[in-house]
Amino acid sequence: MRYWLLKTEPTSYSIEDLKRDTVTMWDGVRNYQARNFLRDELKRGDRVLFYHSSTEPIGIAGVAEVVKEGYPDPTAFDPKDHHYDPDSKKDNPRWYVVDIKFVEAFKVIPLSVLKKERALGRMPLLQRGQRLSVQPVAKGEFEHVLKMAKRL
DNA sequence: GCCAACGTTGGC
DNA sequence: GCCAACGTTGGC
Repeated sequence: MRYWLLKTEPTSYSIEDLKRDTVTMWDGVRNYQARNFLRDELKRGDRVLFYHSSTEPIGIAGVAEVVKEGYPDPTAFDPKDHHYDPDSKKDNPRWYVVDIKFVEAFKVIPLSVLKKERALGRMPLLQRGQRLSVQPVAKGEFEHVLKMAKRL
């Protein structure tokens, strides 16, 4: 089993939305590196840290689980969709999604607190200039974050 | 709202 | 293939 971090702006889709929906299709990713992770690397049963960006408080808001592995992003085929991409063809899709399931929500662990944790110093999330919306997380980092969630 | 960092596009 | 211009992300 592997571990990941997914970023979202909660005004667009939050951990509370996921709790309500139970399962959601993680669509709209339009970055090739993130796409490669979604298409090739996220596997059923993998655990996901759910990160809220551009909000208050910024930070990790909960955990989800991959329940369906990469498949073509249908929003790329829909001319009316904000994420429409005319260059993504049904016989040669450019963009991919996975389905994730709600596991738990906790009091947001603020980015400022995450930054102070030496054990998390190598997380991509905390590296300068890191913008990738789908990131790998090491097992030890994932477990450390869960411990922090229990302490808060 | 600013702006640093990064990704993408397109002219050459 | 280079790289300037442009667009986006996302913390502050």
